[in-house]
This record gives sequence, structure tokens and C-alpha cells, in this order.
Amino acid sequence: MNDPAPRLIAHLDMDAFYASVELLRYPELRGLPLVIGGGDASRPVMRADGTRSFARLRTYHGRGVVTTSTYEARAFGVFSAMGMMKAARLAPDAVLLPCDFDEYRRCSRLFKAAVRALTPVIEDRGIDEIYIDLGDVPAARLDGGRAIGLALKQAVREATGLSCSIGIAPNKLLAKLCSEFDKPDGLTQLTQAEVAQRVWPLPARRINGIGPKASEKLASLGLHTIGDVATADPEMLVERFGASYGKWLHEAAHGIDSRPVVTFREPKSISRETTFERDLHAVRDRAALGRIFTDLCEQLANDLKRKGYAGRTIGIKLRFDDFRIVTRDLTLPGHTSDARTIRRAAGECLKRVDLARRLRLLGVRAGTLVRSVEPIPPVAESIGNFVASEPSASYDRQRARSLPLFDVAEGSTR
DNA sequence: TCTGGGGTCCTAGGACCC
DNA sequence: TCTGGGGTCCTAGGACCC
Repeated sequence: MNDPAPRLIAHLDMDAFYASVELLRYPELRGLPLVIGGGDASRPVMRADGTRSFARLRTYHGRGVVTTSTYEARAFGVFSAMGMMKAARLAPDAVLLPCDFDEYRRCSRLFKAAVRALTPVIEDRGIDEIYIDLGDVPAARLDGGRAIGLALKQAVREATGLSCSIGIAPNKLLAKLCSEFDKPDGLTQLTQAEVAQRVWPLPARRINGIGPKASEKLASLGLHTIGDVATADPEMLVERFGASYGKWLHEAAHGIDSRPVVTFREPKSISRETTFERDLHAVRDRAALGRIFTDLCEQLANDLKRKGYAGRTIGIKLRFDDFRIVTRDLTLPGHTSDARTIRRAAGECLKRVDLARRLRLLGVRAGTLVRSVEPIPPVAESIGNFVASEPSASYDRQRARSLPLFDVAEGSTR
């Protein structure tokens, strides 16, 4: 009746990743308030004397948000997800750089490859963080993973010149939580036995999965810290938050989490969306909207083909000028990665939306994906390129309700 | 001049089938 | 004819994460 050995999971999080990558390229910016974001911000210009000229935040005009800010910029109150125009009022002299995702992805591949060489069982959690299963690393058992953690940090630094913070714990929830304990450049180990002492005093919001809504609701119940949630009546949590989330809240607050480290996941959906420079009206800006719509569908089709997928559920997403979001989707008889087919299906979805208000954002999504190694050959001219042709009652209903099919502000799709 | 883009998961109701 | 229960698919919205 021996308990199985506790798991050993590491969470590795790159420190202020985008900003740190930029500082590698532009070391003269170290120590200055630096804000990264707003897609269309201008890149630095080389002067005649060989020094670089950087844009200042005050020159920004647009609808972007701050993606990352350095600690020097945070001192002005500029944080991630803040509107750039607001940030410009708070810190007009901060240096502004546009996001360079190609470069961040390059650095991301480098650090992940360096980690994988030491500890192959890793779960990708986006561009700047990963989980690592240390269960099969024999040496990790001796010191709870400390030596391997130090080796990982060294390997990441050698591969990229960047620092990271690592948390090591018996599960993903606690590893993620404690990777933040000693940022930047930290290495933190946390055991189950230390949860009450080191985790319970923290705000509930620090748990990955408790967002702004849930933490506000918890606060309204007088539950502010993780300890408050842990000692709350589990039945009350279920009553207030539902069976699934209520149970999870109780377990999470006790540091219980049995999710495995997942090394590969098939994508569930692929999408493209864009926020317009100014709000557009379905009638008055019909031509511009039609072009953008078609572009999005073509980009989505290219993404699908490039990644080797085809989707069967095509959906749209609209954000109105009042920030209300509406989605519509349509399941097709077969899978497709064809731009015109996507455009037609998305056009059908668009017909089901009241377009009286002006639009701020338009998006197109493909779901119910299958791998399609081969490019999909054309099949039936009337509906487009489908892999399969199973009859679909819902599609027929849709079609019957809203003929003609190809109508809504259709731009040229070539 | 507030508020990006790309995802996942959950809930819930209705249709439809057995 | 009435009642009902389970299961799956489709659709819409919302919370949350990086």
C-alpha cells in the first residue's frame, strides 16, 4: 500500500520575454521605459552617425494595446493589455517598439530546443512558457529537481542570452504558481506540505483559471485569498459556481491537480481576426468590409493548408462599436480549406447577424478540424471543395432558408 | 481618442434519433 | 396516442489564458 512517488513538474516562464528579446537587439535601451505593442508602430531608424533613433510612445496613434512593458515603464503605470493611447498619456517619453513575432518565435524555438535536449517531455503553453515532466529524470529525485532546474536555466541562457524563471512542484498548478515566486531569474521548489504556508496567503486571482469574473465573485463572498477558498465550504462553492467549477476551485485551492503534461495536442480551431482602424458600417463601408472579409478568409485558408488541416465548421466573430461580441457558425457537409468555400459559408453566417451597429472587429474561424495532408481537390461545383459529402440536415436547412448562397458583400476571391 | 489576436474549455438549449 | 430517457450534433455565448 505504498503511495506512488509524487510527480515532479517544472514550469518554465521566460522573463518579460518580448521586451528581453528586444533588449538583446537594442542594448542601448536597457534602463529606459520601453513599451512593446500596437502592431503598426515604427521600427527604429539608423542615423548617419550609426546610432539608432527610436519612436516615442507619444507619437503613437491607433487602437493597439500594450503587449509588454519593462519595469521602468510599469513605474509610470503602463501594463500589458492597456490601450496604447492611454499608455501614451501616462508615459509619453517611453520608447515604443512594434511587436516582432517572427523574432520572438525564433527565440522561442531556441529556448524550447535547449530545454528539450535536457528534458524531452515538455508541454508547450504558448510562446514563452512550457511545462516539463521531470518524472523520468532520475537525478531530479535526489534534490527535488534543483540541479536540473539550474541546468535548464543555464541551457536557456546559453541558447538565447535570456533569463527565465522556473517553478518545480508536484503538479502543473503549483509549478505555474511558484514559478512566479522569485521572478526574474528565479528557481523555486514547492512541496504539497508547504501549500498552506506559502500558497494560502496569496490572492485567489493568482491561481491559473481564476480570472477577473471568478475572483470578483469570490471577493463578494468574502473569499480573497487562496486560503479563504481552501477553507470555504465545498458545497457552498458548488452551489455558487456550479458542480464542475466549484469542485475545481476547492481542489485548486488545496494545491490538488492531476492534469498530465501533454506533449502534443491536435488543434481544435484555427482563426483570423482583425480590428479595423476605424469602425465600419455594413452598408456605408460595404466595399472595404467585403475586401477585409475576403482577405481574412484567404488568410485562414492559407493557414489551414500550410498547417495541413481542413475544417468543417466555419464561423464568424463580430465586435460592434459598443464592444458587444456576436458569433455565428455553420457546419458544412464536408471539410474544406478552400478560400471561396470558407468565404461563402462565412457569408451565410454574416446574414444571420443584425448589422445596424458599426463594426470594430471581424474574424473568421474554422473548427471541427481534420488533418488533410493532401490539398483538397474540387468536388461539387455548387457547394465547393469538400473532402466528404455526408448529407447534413442543418446545412440543408440553412441553405433552404437563405438562398441565394453567395451574396453578402462578396469581394473577388481568387 | 481606453480596450489586439489566437486559442481552449464549459454551459445550455433545441433538433433529432433510438 | 402519450410519455420518457439517453445520446449526439449543432449553435451561441462566456470565462479564461498567453
